[in-house]
Amino acid sequence: MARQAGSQGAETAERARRAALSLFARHGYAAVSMREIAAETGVGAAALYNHFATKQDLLTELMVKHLEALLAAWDAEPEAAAETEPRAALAAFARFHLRFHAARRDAVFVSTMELRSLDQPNFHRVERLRRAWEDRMEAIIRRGAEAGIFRAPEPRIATMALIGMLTGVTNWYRPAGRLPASAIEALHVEMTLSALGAAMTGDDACSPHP
Amino acid sequence: MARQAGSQGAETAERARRAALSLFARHGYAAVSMREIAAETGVGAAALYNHFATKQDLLTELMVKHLEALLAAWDAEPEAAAETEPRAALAAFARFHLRFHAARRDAVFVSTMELRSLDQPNFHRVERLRRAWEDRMEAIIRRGAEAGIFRAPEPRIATMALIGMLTGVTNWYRPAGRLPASAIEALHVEMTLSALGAAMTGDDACSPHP
DNA sequence: GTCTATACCTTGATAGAC
DNA sequence: GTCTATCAAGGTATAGAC
Repeated sequence: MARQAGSQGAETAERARRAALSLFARHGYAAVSMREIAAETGVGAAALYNHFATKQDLLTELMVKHLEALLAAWDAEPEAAAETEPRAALAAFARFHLRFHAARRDAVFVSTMELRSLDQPNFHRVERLRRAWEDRMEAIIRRGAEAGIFRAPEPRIATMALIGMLTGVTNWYRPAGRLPASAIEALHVEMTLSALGAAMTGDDACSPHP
Repeated sequence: MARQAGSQGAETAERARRAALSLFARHGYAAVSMREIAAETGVGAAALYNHFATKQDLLTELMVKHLEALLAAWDAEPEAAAETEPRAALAAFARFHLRFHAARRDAVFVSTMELRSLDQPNFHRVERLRRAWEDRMEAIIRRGAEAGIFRAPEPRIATMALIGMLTGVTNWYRPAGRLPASAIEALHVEMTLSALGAAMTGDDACSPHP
C-alpha cells in the first residue's frame, strides 16, 4: 500500500500516519482533507501521494495495521494459550484489551467509527480482522461455558456484549479523571467475569467452582 | 430551529429529517451533502433551507429530538419510579434501553457517532441530554448498591460500562440474525444484573437477597 | 521526494422568479 | 415553499520542475 521510500520518505510517511490518525479520530475521515493532513505532517499536499495512493488507502492502512498489531500482541501473551484456565484466560483477555486500547485511543476510535467510510473490498479486509479478534474472546468463553465455569448459553452474544462494554471505555475514559486507569481496569475485569457468573472477588461466595 | 411551515412544508421537513437520519447513519454527517438529502426528500437543495437554517442545525435537531424522546418515554414508564425495587428497576431499564434503541437504530448511530461533528454550543446541548440518560441509570445502580443488592463500588463506572454494553448491541444486531430479538434482550438483561452480582435466573443460587 | 501550479469537481448557502 | 441559477470556497488528485 505504501510506496517505496528512502529514509527521509519513510519518516514522512510515519508522520503522516500519525497526523491522519489524530485528525480522523477528532473530526472523522470525511471531514479531514489531505491538505490538513499534509500541513500537520509538515509537507505539501502533493507529497502525501508519494506514500499513499489515495486517501482511502491511507485510512485502510491505519485500520489494518492497528488490528494486526492487536492480534499479534495478544497471540504473544502467555495467557492466550488454549490450556489456560478459562477464568484466568478471560481476565487476562479483558485486561489486555483494556490496556492495549487505552494506549491507542485514536486508532480504536478510527477503527470502530470509520468502518462505514471504507469501500467494499477494504471493508471486508478490515472486517475479517475484527472478526478474528472477536473469535479469540469467543473461544475462551466457549471453553468456560462447556466446562460449566461460565454461565453463557450463547457464547457469541456474550462475546459481543462484553467486547462492547470493554471497547466503550475508550469513549469516555480520560487520564485526568477521578479514578486511576488501574481502578477502572480492575472494575471492568470484575464485571466481565461477573456477567458470566464467575466473579472472583469479595462478597460473592457463589462462583460455580469455589 | 425549524422554520414555520404550512401543512405541505411540515411534511417536507419530516421527510427531510428521515432522509438525513438514514444517510447520516450510513455514510456519516460530513460525507453526506445537502443535495443528497434533498434528492432523497424529493425537493431541490435550496428548499431544505426553508426548514433548517444550516446543515449543522439539521444534525443537532435530529440528535436532540432523539434524546428528548428517549428521556420522556422512560420517565413515563412505571418502573422508572424511585420506589421500584432496584433489581426490577435495573432489569426494566435495560429492557427499555434495548427496545427503544433497536427500534431507532439510525438515530442511535447518529447520536453516538456524530458528537464530534457538532460545534461547541450544540455539543453541550446534546451532551447534557446524554448525561441525563446516564444519570437515570446511575441512580438505580446507586440505590441498589446502597441497599447491598448490587455489587457496585463505583456506580458511575458500572453505569458507563453497562450502557456501553447495551448500546453496543445496535452496532451488530441484525433482525435477520440467528436469534430473535427477544432472546438477545433476555441474555443482555441477565448479563446486566449478573455484572452487578444480582443475577435472577437459573443455576446461580447466590444472589444476595434470594 | 517534495515543490508549485492547477485541472476538475462538489460543497454549503444565497438571490430572485414564480 | 419550491424552483433555477449561481457564488465563493475548498475537495482529491495529477503534471512537471527541481
